[in-house]
Amino acid sequence: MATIKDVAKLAGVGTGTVSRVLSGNGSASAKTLLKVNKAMKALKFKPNRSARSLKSKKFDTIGIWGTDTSGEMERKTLRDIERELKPYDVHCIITNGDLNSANNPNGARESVELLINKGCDGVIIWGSDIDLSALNILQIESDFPNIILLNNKIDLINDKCFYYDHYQAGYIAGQYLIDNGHRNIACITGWLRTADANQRHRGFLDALKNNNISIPTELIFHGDYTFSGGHRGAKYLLEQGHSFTALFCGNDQSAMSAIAALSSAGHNVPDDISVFGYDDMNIASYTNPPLTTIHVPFNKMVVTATRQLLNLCYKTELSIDRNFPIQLIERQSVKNIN
Amino acid sequence: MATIKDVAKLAGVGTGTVSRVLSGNGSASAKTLLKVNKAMKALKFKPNRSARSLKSKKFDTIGIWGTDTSGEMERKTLRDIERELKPYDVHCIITNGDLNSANNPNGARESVELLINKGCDGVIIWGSDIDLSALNILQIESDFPNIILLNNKIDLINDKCFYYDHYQAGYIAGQYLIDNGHRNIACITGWLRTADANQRHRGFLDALKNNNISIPTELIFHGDYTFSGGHRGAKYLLEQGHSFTALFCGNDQSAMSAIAALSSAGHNVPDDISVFGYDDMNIASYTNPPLTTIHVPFNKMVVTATRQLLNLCYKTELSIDRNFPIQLIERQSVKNIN
DNA sequence: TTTATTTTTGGAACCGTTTCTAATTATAAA
DNA sequence: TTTATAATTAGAAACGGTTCCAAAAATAAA
Repeated sequence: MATIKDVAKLAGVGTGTVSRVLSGNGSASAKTLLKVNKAMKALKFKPNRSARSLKSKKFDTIGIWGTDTSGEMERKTLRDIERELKPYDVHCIITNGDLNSANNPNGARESVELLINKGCDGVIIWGSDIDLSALNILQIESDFPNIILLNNKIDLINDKCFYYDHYQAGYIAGQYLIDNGHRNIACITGWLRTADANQRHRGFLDALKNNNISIPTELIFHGDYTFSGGHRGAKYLLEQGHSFTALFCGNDQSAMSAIAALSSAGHNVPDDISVFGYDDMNIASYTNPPLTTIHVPFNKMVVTATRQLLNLCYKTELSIDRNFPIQLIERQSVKNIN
Repeated sequence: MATIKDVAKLAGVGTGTVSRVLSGNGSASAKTLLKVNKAMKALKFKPNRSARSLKSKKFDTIGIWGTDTSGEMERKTLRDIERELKPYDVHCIITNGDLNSANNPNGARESVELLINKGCDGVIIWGSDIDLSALNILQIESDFPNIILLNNKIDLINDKCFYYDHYQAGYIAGQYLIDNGHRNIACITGWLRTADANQRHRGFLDALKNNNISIPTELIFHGDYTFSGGHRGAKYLLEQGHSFTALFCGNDQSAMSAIAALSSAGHNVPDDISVFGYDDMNIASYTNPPLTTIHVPFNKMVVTATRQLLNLCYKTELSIDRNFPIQLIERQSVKNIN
């Protein structure tokens, strides 16, 4: 690997000159520019990033820490983040939350600190199911301010938090089912200890309450947003001996597997039971039947959050639009029984 | 941020001593050990990774480059890679293929080179739909040998390639449909220019041929392994005026969306038309009906490949088992019509 | 032409580690 | 106690860049 000294020697100039040509900071005569560029090409010179980072104290890399149950952490999202980073020649290092779960309450903190320690210029902390007290984000943030929270919220650093209104979304879903004539409604929740699952559940419940519709506790299944959770949940609900005509699921994955479970138990969706999802993931258009769900501006949120982080880390001034509207998507999994 | 000099000063020792304590290489008296550790703790010392990399020429990071259409690049896989890396304190930097597609044939190469240039100790090149000629892997490999190909194969560097037998898998799928009485069979392929899609397609075709079953070209839909591709494909096939009792899809995503399309066109799966998938992704258990598919040892392959890369990069001697057996998973989407 | 000003340049110093060498100290052997 | 050997240690040099500064070269003004 050629170094800057090799280039300088070949071009017959000093290392400082090569560096200046490389970065474009400072002046260089046309003649030297030519010489240096020629030498760089001849030697296939690529500046060593570690050396550069050591001096500049910039790593051109951000870290992403995501929890395991945030099912949305898919390729698409990572790609969206990367797309925002690309123009600034920034990469991302990822870590996953599941490596440090229940048996290691400090796992989250260690992971985030590792990312910081590794030299990341900024860190995205992703997921609502974080033990915030163990993470102690405020303390991390006071030492290392380039932090973004995705799908979570801490009042003192609200400008670094990006989330949308799960309560409203849950409410809309509940109201929609009612508007379509449903009175006996079941639901499958996520982990209610997490903020987002809890909020959308409360929104849903409040919609029922405001319409004077009650829901027996047997028809509330506490799930976990996984495929298998939804499947188990649907089977459980069927066994409770309360009939219901609609089922609200906290995310599309549980909705999809609930449909599979209902169908295999002989219940047609939506003729016998309507199913309502949440998230509007890719799969939602292709379930059988296609899912009626809540479209959540997840990607817009992610992109905006990434821009905010860029602003924080590299003093860019990208515009931040914090309006993340929720949208109801009507497909075929909910039947109007009025 | 405290540096090693600060620690040395506080502990009253030389920087070399601190470094030795830190790494465990070289000796240190019990007394110094204590002094140094105390100072490190007091100053919350964390060694600067860039400085360390600069000297050691190790980055403790590997790069992953994946193409956009390799639908398998999901969180789970990244997590599996990470889990293998964790014990060695290695992280991964990811880049996505779609940022450099058709309109930039050198995009793949640039991405991989960027990863190398960034200082990654090794790189995983993921996906079968790579323009290998544009990438010119052999040349990259000659300069930078720490490379692994996932789901692809180049004879000259076979030990760095990890893949499984798509041909055999396709054959098994075709044979299974025949064994279940199907004679009029349609299929939805992936991009046939990619090695894996092509192989599984050929295996499937050969199974038919060896059973003297012909398939009209109208019943071969050239898809792309996406949800929407499967959906389009199923609709297209229905319009061709050839009836068929079974449909082989090149992956689970197209199978799932094909089921949705068939169902919404009034065809019951599997009573009217059987559907066979490929990959055995999570969703395969929860489609409606659950998918009969080929279980592919994807995660084992990924883990093994990661270990091989570790061996390459860090002179570990992890065992490599290149046996990646394919498995037929019977669920409810294929009906025996004998 | 001379002088003042601006542009360009080489090279030293520095970033924070690791590693090597030579010196010092501790320990064992005589 | 003295000497030989081993263990421990401080600090310099190196890794490959960037940035600063003073000197040299080019240009403009007088």
